[in-house]
Order: sequence, then structure tokens, then C-alpha cells
Amino acid sequence: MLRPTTKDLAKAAGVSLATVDRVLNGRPGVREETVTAVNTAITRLGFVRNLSAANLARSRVYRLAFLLPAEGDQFLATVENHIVEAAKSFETEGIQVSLRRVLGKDPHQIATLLATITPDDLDGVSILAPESPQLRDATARLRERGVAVVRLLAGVAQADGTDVVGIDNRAAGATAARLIGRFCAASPGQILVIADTMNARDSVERRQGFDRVITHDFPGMVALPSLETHGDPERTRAILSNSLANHPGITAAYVLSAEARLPLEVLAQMPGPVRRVTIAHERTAFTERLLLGGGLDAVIAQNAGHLVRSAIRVLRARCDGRAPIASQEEIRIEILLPDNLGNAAHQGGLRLASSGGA
Amino acid sequence: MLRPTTKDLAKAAGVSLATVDRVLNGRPGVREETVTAVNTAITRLGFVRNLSAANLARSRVYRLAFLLPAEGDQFLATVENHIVEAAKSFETEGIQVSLRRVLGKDPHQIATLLATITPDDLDGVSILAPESPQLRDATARLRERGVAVVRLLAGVAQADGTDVVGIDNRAAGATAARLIGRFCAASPGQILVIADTMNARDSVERRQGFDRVITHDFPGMVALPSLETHGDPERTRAILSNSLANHPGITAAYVLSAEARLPLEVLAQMPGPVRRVTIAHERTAFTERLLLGGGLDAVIAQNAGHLVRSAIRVLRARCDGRAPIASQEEIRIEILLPDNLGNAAHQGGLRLASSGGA
DNA sequence: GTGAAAGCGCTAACAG
DNA sequence: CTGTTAGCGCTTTCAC
Repeated sequence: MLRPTTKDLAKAAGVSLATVDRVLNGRPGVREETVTAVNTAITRLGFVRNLSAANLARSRVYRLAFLLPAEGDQFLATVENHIVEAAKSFETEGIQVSLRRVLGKDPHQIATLLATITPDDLDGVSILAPESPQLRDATARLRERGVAVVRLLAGVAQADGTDVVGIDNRAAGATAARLIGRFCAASPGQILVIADTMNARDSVERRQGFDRVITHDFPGMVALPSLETHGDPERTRAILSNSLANHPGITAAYVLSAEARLPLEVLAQMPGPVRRVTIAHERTAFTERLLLGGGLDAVIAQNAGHLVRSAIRVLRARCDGRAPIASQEEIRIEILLPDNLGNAAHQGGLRLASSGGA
Repeated sequence: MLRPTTKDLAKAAGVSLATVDRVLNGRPGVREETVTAVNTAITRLGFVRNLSAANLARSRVYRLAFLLPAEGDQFLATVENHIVEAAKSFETEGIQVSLRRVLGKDPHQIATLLATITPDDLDGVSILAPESPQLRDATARLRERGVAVVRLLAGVAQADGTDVVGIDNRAAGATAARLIGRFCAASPGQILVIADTMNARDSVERRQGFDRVITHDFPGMVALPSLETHGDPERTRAILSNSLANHPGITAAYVLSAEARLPLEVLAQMPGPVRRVTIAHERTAFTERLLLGGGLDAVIAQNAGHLVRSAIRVLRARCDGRAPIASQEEIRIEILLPDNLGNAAHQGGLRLASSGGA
């Protein structure tokens, strides 16, 4: 026989469909006895609930939104593209995903904005913004109001029950350090560490992971104090040329911010007798090109597509009061070399057959 | 207004539900005129089809099976685990996934087995077996009979329209070579290359990719001829000790087969004055432990969970006559270092919140 | 060629 | 506390 349905359950347990439904959804108002009767039938028949049918009956639509910074460079654009793509493919499943580039730099602005969101507008939001007390507060309120929340990329999980989708930044920093250490085996020296700003929690964590590995496993190398570009080309030029002049023993550079273009472009213009080992974060058109051209030795990345789809799945699960499948939602720290960039980068042939199937 | 339904379409186009359905599913027997009328309504209303409802109405169940080798070591076990896990989570979507460890080493046995499968048993199969003319033939027949087919890990795409889910093995070999080359910068020398057998297409491709990069980018190094273990411990010991004795300049080892335990264990027992840079494929309990313990410098892996879920999604799409979403189904070549193994390996805390959501 | 009506598995008012 | 009934959006006979 095919999969048993609620009807079969009702018959087996000697109750009506409505009662089966009540038990299935843990709704109150059913005698303990009947509950067990139904549950027995469930296990006996090996009943598995048909979620699509349930959602159809509920005519449930999930209204989700991604709230992103208003300003950003290539990485943000990549994330955006994946959101748009994912929005399309989730639409058939009754999940409406919108995208709003509204978050400013001021934590208060962000908090004020979040305060306007209610369950009438949205069922869940995914927020990409730096950690701040205001933000933590605002997300807690949002959740109390009944809006599911996940933090994208940056944030601390578990503290208030808000999920975080993104890589472990300490591990990412450690990975960068390991690569630099190994790549510099023949020429250990000083390491330039460059960030947008070290005020962001994720930057600090990356730096911590980085330092741990360098100190512990590569005693011949020294990671210099972090330089902060603040996104300013002039300043970047100044601090980099200054640092390179002061430290002739620099053999490597680590750019730990998500937007690596500015420091990498400036770095490329600096004179340097030795070829420096350089590692940056996130796959963008820019880092990809540099990697293929030999101007970058490795890229530490998190797959933006996975990131977005994972955030959507987690939100959906939370909307239903379900727990996400942790093993599926873990975002891997990818190491990209010129050789494992995959199709998107430079090859023509997909491994999927181009024509229709069976 | 909420998302328009078929009913709205019918009204807008001045036809019945049945006709809308015929157009939606490209069924014959509709006047050209009415077809365009419906299509106009579709675009005008921005109609998006509700797939769950469609599947419910069809009471479509997808019966898929993974056909795996009867014999294998840890990597196969990992794949198996993921199949079982995926089977559970896809069950709610009406996708029944079974697992059969039935494939032997003989291509004819495999072909004979595939010949017994009909659309009455299964809607799609995912086959993990080495390339062979018999297999290609058998899969082609299967597809003709109306059973969707994807090849797992090994195979050639597009040739007969059969999809292949797995990494690009040439790129994987190239990635291994790049890492070995860079890690050996201070001590270039000869590289031991070890395989189960070089009769498998994927082994050959990895070797090709490996050689290309070594030759082109690391002229100071030499990749020795491939040694074949044939899964035999005695033989492995003999050929390895022989090779190490003959080539005192060996500074690296590349194990290119999916099951790396045997050669790595034997290699560990071999005396060696210099610490060798060692790289192997696939994440298993064994390679993970070795990586963390420093006995392995990197692991080139394909995420078994993605692999399995991707195979299922592709089969499902083909069953429906849809094209899979290529960007989502590309399997990344992961590089694993001790630092980016992630939660599963050694950490306790998940980044997902442990308690219920909004 | 096209339409009417029943039903997929489940939920959500209502009655009782 | 429990059952009846009418759908959710789409497909599928079977008539017309």
C-alpha cells in the first residue's frame, strides 16, 4: 500500500479527521486517551505527514525579507543576485522573498527600522548588519512580536535564540593563517593584516583565529597590527605604503574584510621586491579575476547561494516552529584556488546534460 | 491581491479550468488561439504555478533508488549515511528514496541488473559505478524505458543525455597539485602518486589534472608514475617501500582514490627522514582524524550530503521533464585543512539556536 | 476542442 | 471533547 493518509489514521484510530488533525498539530482539547490512540495508529501505520498538502490547506504563504546594508561593493552585489535567484525558485513553494537595501551604518537607524516590522508585514527577516546592542535588542523584540529572525554572516547564535547563518569567522581566520604559513614556508616573514574596520565582531574573530594559528604553528612569522582602511582610498594608500616602508620583511598579506577590492587594488600598486603571498575573503568578480591572474594566492569564501538558501530554509522552519536540519545548514568555509573555481568562472560545459530527461 | 490561481486564469482567459491546465502542461488538443489567450493571461496576471498543489493533485510519488557498489570502505559508508538522512527529509515531499548496495565489479553484472529495472519499479536511479561501455549502454536503455538516470561521481555527461553529479575530477587533481606544489616550495622533489587502480576514468582524469599543474607551474617537481594498490595490503606495502627506496628525493604523496585509508596507513608505517607533504581525497572518519593529527596536509573533498541531495533534485527534475537548476547543482571541490572542518568534526556548539523560533 | 465535477491530503470553521 | 463539511490550487476523468 501507498503512504497512509490522515483518513487511514482516522479509520485505524476510530476517530474523525478533525481529531487526527488536532493530534497531529498538537492542538488542545483532545482526551489523553484519544491522543495515544491516534499516536499508536501513526507509528503502527508508519504515517508520514504530507507537508505540501498541509500548506495548501492552510494556504500558507511565507513572507520573508532580506534586510541588507544600503551601501556595499561586490560581495553584497553577489549576495543580492543570489537572493533574487532564490526568490524565484522558492516562489513555487509559496515562499515570497523580498530584498530591501535599507540598513545604514547607525545602529539606531537599524533598530528604528526593525521596530516598524510586524507579523502583519512579514513572517521572517534575515538581517545583514554588524553586531550592536541596539540590534540585539531590536531582533529580540521582533521575535517576541512573532517575526522569525536570522542573522546573516555576522552575529552570535544561541544567546537569545536567534539563528546565525554564515561561517565560523574564527575558523575562517585560522584557515587563512594556515594557508599563508604553508605557502610562505620558504620565506617566512611579517604579515600585513588589512581590514575595513576592526570594530566589527566578525573582523575581530577572524583576526583572533588568524593569530592563534600563526603564533602556535608558524613561530617564524609575525602578524602585524591590523590596518584599517575605513573604505577610504587615500587613507589606504597612506597606511599601506607606510607599513611596507617600515617593515621590509613583509612576505604576506591578509585582507580580512568581505569587500577586498580597495585594499587589493592599492596593494597591487605598491612596489615590492618580493612576490607577496596574498589571501582575501569572498568570491567576487574581482577576487576571481585576481586569483586566476596570479595576483591572489587563495580566497576564503562562503558560498553566497548556500548562504541565502540556508537563511530561507531556516526562517521557514522557524515560522513552522520546526527546528532546522543543522547538518544541512552548516555553511562551509571554502578555499578557492585558481583550479577549483568551477564552471561559473571559466569553463563552458556543465556536467548536467543539456537536453530533457527520461 | 494574493497570488493568482488557475481559477483566475480561467476567468481572465474566458476558458475553463481544464483548458488552463492543458495549456499549463503543454498537453495537445487546444486551439492555437486559446493557447495564446491563456498565455497572455498568465503573463498579464503574473501567474506562478503552485507546484505543491500540482503534485498533490497528481498524487505523484517519486520512487528513486541509489545503486551503490556492494563493496567499499569509509567513503561509501559516508555516502550511505547521507542517503538515509536525505531519504527521511525528502519523504515529506513525496519522494521515496531507497538504497541498494548491489553493484559488483563486473560491468556485465551491472548491466544485467539495470536491465531488470522498469518504470513500474522506479522513476529514477542514481548509479555509482565505474565507466564502461556496458554501463553506458544499460543506462541508455533505462532512459529509453522511461527511467531517469544520474551517474554519481563518475561518468561523462552530455554524451547520451545522462546527468552526472560530482566534482570535475581533472580540476580536483589540479587542485591537489597546486597545494602540493605550494606546500613544498621549500623542498621541491618527487611526488608519489597512489591509486586503487588507474583503470577508472576518474582516476585518470585526476592524474591528468594533477600532471598538468605540476608540469606547468612547478617545474622543480616530478610526479612519479601512478602506483596501484588494487586494495591489497601486501602489494601496497611492497610497491610503496620499493618506490620510496628507489626515489630518495620524494617529498610529497598524492593519494587519488576515494578510499584512502589503505595507502595512508601503509605510508605512515614507512620510514622517511623527511616529513612528506601528503594529500588525499574525500572526507571520512579516517582522513579527518589524520588531518587533525597532522598526518595529512589537506583533503580534497566533495560534500557527500550535497552530492546526494543534488542527485535527488536532478532526478526529480528529470522525472518532471524539467531542467535542473545548474547553478545549484554544481558540486564544489572542497579543500579541507585542520582549520575548516567545521562543526561535525570536533566542535560542540552549532551556530543555529537550539530553542524554538518565533 | 472544451467544460463540469470529483478528488489529492490536509486544515479550519462550525456544529454538536 | 469530537465530528461534519467545505475548501486550498491543481489534475483528471468523463461528458458534451
